[in-house]
Amino acid sequence: MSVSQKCQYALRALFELAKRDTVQPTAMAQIAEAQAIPPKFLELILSELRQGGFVESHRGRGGGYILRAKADELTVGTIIRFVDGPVAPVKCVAGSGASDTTCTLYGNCAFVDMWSRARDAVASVYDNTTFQDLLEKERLGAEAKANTYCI
Amino acid sequence: MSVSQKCQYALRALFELAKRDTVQPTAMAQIAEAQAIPPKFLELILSELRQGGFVESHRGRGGGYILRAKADELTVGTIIRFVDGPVAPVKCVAGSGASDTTCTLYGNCAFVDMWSRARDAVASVYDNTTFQDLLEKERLGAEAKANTYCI
DNA sequence: CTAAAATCATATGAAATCAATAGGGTTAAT
DNA sequence: ATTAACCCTATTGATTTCATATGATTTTAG
Repeated sequence: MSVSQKCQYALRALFELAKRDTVQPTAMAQIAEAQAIPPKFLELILSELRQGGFVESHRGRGGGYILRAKADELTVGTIIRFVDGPVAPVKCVAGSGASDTTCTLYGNCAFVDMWSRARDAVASVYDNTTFQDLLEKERLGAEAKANTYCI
Repeated sequence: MSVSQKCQYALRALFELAKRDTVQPTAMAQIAEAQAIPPKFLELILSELRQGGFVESHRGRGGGYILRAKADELTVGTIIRFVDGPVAPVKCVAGSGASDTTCTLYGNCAFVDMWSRARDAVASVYDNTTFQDLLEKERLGAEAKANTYCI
């Protein structure tokens, strides 16, 4: 259930694209610099995101990436699942149901309900956070920072 | 934030002890068999749990382990933190506050609030589940299973 | 007193996962 | 045709995780 570094990079890259033009492509190198992501690693990540249909790529000079979805329709949960796989604290609740078959010896497992609730709690946070929410969060943060001068 | 196999074993071992006598020690081998835990690995785990004060050990013939805390006062969250460390989806919210210093480049990080909420959501599940709760859960499950015959 | 049953302690190995890089290929604008 | 950009596959290196091995120590039974 930990979110891998790779996935965090993916989220930051998409966030960076969400901040930018949706017509003019943004070059990979710019994303890498803006979000402090190792460039070659980002290459791998953006390639996957393109295959997943989350970004659109343009090759050749002046090329780069454009966010494909609308920021207010794309959730963090969608990306985390795409990059890292199911959100779950333990394997046996990685499916959407209550448990899987690896645990049959303990058909009556005392823990599985708790794991399910943990999974649902965290999934709810991710699934209810859109990139639009993140953009607004950053804007508010920037304002708060600006106001610090007045206090 | 994934719960390691080791930690799951630790929880199961403590659960097994909670089910048993609090006066007569239970031998490691019995715990290992009852909960399908690799015996030598369990040895390591119980040693740590002893150092943490969660179990009491008795050496020599007739020895074994006894749960030290009361089942209704020991939470799953306590054990997960002891074995796996802080409950957090990403390192930067591993502390109890909002963020740590590894992320200073992004002092105004749009994600940190979400990570904090995810952490708190899952921690709340773990911190509000005691071993007594798990015992009751198992008892209910066993009853439900018994009733299946009647349907 | 001694033999067996149990925990204690340290070291080591094997496998999986993760993070990142290498190197060469392809596309397209100027 | 040159150059700036993305595309693709493989591989490395580090870390973590899971588990086992080996031998020592302690305690009780007889």
